[in-house]
Amino acid sequence: MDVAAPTHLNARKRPRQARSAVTVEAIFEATIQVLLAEGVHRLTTTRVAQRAGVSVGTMYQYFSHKQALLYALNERYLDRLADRVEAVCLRHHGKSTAIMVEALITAYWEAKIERSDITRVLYSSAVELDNEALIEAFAKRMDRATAAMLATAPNANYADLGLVNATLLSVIFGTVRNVFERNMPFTRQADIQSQLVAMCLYYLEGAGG
Amino acid sequence: MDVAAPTHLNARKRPRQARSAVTVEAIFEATIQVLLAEGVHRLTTTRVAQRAGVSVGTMYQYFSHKQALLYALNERYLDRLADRVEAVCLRHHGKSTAIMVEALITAYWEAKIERSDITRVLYSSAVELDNEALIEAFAKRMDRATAAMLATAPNANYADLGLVNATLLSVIFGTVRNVFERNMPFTRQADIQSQLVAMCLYYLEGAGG
DNA sequence: CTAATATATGAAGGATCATTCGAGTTTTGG
DNA sequence: CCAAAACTCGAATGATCCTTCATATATTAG
Repeated sequence: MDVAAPTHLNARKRPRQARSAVTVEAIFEATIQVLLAEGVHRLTTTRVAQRAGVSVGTMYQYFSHKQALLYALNERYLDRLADRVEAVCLRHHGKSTAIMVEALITAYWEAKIERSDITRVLYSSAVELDNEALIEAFAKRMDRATAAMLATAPNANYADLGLVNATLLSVIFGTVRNVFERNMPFTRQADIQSQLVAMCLYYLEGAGG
Repeated sequence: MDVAAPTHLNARKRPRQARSAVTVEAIFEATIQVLLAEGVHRLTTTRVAQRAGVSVGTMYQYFSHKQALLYALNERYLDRLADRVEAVCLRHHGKSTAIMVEALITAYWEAKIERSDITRVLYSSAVELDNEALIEAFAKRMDRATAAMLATAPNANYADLGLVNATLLSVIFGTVRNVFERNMPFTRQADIQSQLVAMCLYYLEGAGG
């Protein structure tokens, strides 16, 4: 995410030796663990440090405060997610729009479902955060990746590709999140997923694909 | 929302005299105001009471703790929202599916946009909450209302109306939320809204409407 | 008018937490 | 091997906040 974080969320220092890189990674992992085990409202710097096997002071060497930690964690997560989706998009350049859309939905859906507990918990950790910049950067990356992909489809001829693309992304991302928020049985989730694919296909067809 | 709240979120007592009803309303309003002005992490029982013009003690007469207040606030909000959407659905029984879907999307979208600041802030206040029951109850009400409406459409003939209905709701609710979360310019929001309508129409057509 | 009931008050208790800092330990570069 | 730099430690500080309860006022029913 090549975006300037709000300065107050900057990391304090970067780890230079191997051991400190390990420390930072341990802190990230511990944060997720605490979030999973206790929830946002029990996410304490002390608890995180303890679970990571380091002292609070150490944590503050790398994160100027709690929010900076959560910010960095979300950044890391969104970066990885974006990497995955971008890779899938690249792999489908030149295919038909139908194949593209199916691949996109499947990739995103799976990335979220795979560790749905973490997904959920990160959503919640982000609430208290000034993370507009993160969301924006993520959205931009996705936008670029999928627009570039769609532009290579031989069967695509949209009046406003930008709009079609933005709509697809909002609908897909939004639907996935909604399905998440409720606790639907697996089979129902799968059904809705394939309905979503069908819906997007009808849309692309109708919109000039 | 005719659902049993988790007991620990029950209100302490119900207001019986007129003045206390006023008090409770003032507390709700104050909560929203504080949320808007200071954010979730500065939402304090004392601050709420002060803004409502009552003492903290009074607040605790009606809400056994802070979470119970937030729970009740969300419940109130979702109830009103559900009322509105239900009314719209009833008003469109017997129409064509195209008209139904357009009406549904418009109604929901507008209810959310109308006071988008409040919408956003309530989303955030709900994070710390055991509000699965609320979400579930809301979802069920919506499900019933829209399914009943669709069933009356003369041009509808779906193999699995339940699934079509659930898909529509997830897509619509999800998309609206996604559009919210990013801060898109108004015109772009409107564009996506109409694209969403188009998309749902294509879907209904394709799925047997 | 009076007793019973409902409502309101807000200082004080008790608990939790984020963050700092001075001192100790380990690693690195030369 | 040594000094500087990187890293780690964790008790102590100071602030914030939720919740209670003993007391006081207002309303209602009879």
